[in-house]
Order: sequence, then structure tokens, then C-alpha cells
Amino acid sequence: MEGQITAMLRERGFKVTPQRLAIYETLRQTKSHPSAEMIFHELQPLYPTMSLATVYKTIEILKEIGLIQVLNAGEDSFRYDADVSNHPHVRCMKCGRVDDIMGIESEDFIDLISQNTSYKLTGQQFYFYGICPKCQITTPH
Amino acid sequence: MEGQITAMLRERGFKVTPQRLAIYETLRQTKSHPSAEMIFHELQPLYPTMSLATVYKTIEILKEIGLIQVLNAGEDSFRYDADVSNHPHVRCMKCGRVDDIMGIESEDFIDLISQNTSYKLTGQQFYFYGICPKCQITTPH
DNA sequence: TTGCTTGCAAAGTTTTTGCAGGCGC
DNA sequence: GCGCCTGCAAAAACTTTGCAAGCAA
Repeated sequence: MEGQITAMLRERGFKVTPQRLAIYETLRQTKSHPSAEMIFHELQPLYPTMSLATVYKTIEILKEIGLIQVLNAGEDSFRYDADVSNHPHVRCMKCGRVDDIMGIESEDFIDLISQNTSYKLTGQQFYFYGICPKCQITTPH
Repeated sequence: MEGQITAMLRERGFKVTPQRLAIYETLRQTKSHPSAEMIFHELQPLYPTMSLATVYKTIEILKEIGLIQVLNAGEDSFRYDADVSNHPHVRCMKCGRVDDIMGIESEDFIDLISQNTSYKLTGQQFYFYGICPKCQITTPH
């Protein structure tokens, strides 16, 4: 599983660079669904010369290869997830964090939709909005 | 049902202006889920002096009052829908159009999610991606 | 008349593009 | 060494803000 990115980049004719590996690794090691800016700041200490433009360009490639998925939970910016499995996301309307919702079997629901549209479906994203446990405590009413 | 916007604006202390009525009416009379820019261009002939800023400011109010809902189907810009009922949307990856998916009962699915997260849920958006009927014909493979 | 609203312009945010030097292969 | 890649800067795209004049109530 690990190191797969190297092979997948080369297969598609992309070069393997430290920046690309670092950006993917950052996404693999977090569940916080960071934006480009967040990834950039995360890598700043390790790669002081890294630019935001490189983050965006790398994200574009990783998306194309299918190594990451792109999220927009109603914010101004996009977030990225190295877990490309089909799972819903939930955003806290108070603190802004975005979490995974795991363990949901949505095939039946998707089939139902498929039968109710004339589109040929290729994918989907389910976003939920609410208040996270921590923010429920802070403001309990 | 019609003219409700007038009362709802006044109730909240907002003034009723031709621009606000026109922007809401544009959204009520379409199913294309226009962006701010699209609304602006639609109204340009009728209101030559209308500005994009007014469109954005009005959208902010309509959203606050609950007369419209905000969508982001993975595009750079937001889209707006005067149908605030809870229904999924689908975007064509080829031509970019965004359509409603009606007639879906999603309560059971939402309940299932509700039981699988520690968030206190307040809302959700379901986005599907695919190819619309027209684009399926144009490129049939 | 009062003060919210409009529309213009400027600014803010996020993302993309152009290009010269650098590095993967 | 060739050609793609990086990083800087500039630009583009979308949205927000400031302010003077205008209009709703």
C-alpha cells in the first residue's frame, strides 16, 4: 500500500519529487481534511521553500490519478481527503471542523437515486451539517 | 405563497426594494440553480444599473431569512436555489448544469447517519455527479 | 426626514498561470 | 542533457467591503 504513489505517478508520466510525496503523505496522515493553505502551513517547517502554487499543482495531479478526493462542505475553499472511499462528511457549523462518517452502507440509497434521475451517475458526495461534540459542551443549549 | 417575500423582509427589518424582489423572483422562476453572476446577467436587461454587489448582498439576506438555500456542487462558485426543500442535486461533469432530483425520501438515510455520528445534525446536502441525458447523446460511449 | 440600500470602486480570498532556474530520470 | 517541476510573482475568478448618493417608509 505504501509507496504506491511513486508507481502511480511514474505510470502516468509524472515525476516523483519530494514535494509531491510530502503533500500526499500529509494528507494520508491526517483526518482533518485540510485545505491547500493548511497543507502549505503544515509543510512550511519541513520545506521552507515550498510554495502554495506547488501545493495546488500537486493536488491537481493527485486528484487526476485518483489518490485523493476533493470536498466542499459549504466553505469558500476546497478540502482534500486521501481516503478516497465513499463516505459522508460532516461539518461543525460552530468551529468549522470537518469529520468523516464511517460505517455507512449507502449503496441502496444511491441505487434509489440512480432510478430517479436520467443522469448516468459516476459519483456522489454527502455532506451533513451540525454541531460537533466539543461545541455541544461549550454551548449546551 | 406569492408576495411572502415582502412580508418576510419587513418582519426582519429589511426594506423592500425592486432589486430584492427581482433577484428572488429570478430564483423562483428557474430550476437552473444560477450563480450570482448568472443572476446578474439575467437581470442586466431589466435593471441596467444593478450591480453584482447588490446581488451578493441580497443573496446574503435571502439566505438569512431562509428563502433560499446555497449549493456547492464542486464548482468554484456557489449556486442558489429558491426551493428550500430537502432534495438532492446532480451536476453534469460535461456541460456543468445542475439539476434537482425530486421524489426521494431520505429520512431513513438521514436517521441512519444521525445514529452513526456524535454530531448534533442540523442539515445536509446530497450531491451526485454524472452525465446528463443531452451529453450522453452527444458522446454516447 | 431618517437611515437602510444601491452601485461603484477598491480590496480581500482563493486558485491559476507564466516563466526562469532547478532537478528527476 | 532533456524536459518536466518548482517557486516566485502576477493574474484571474469570486466575493466582500467602504462610501456617497438615492430611495423606502
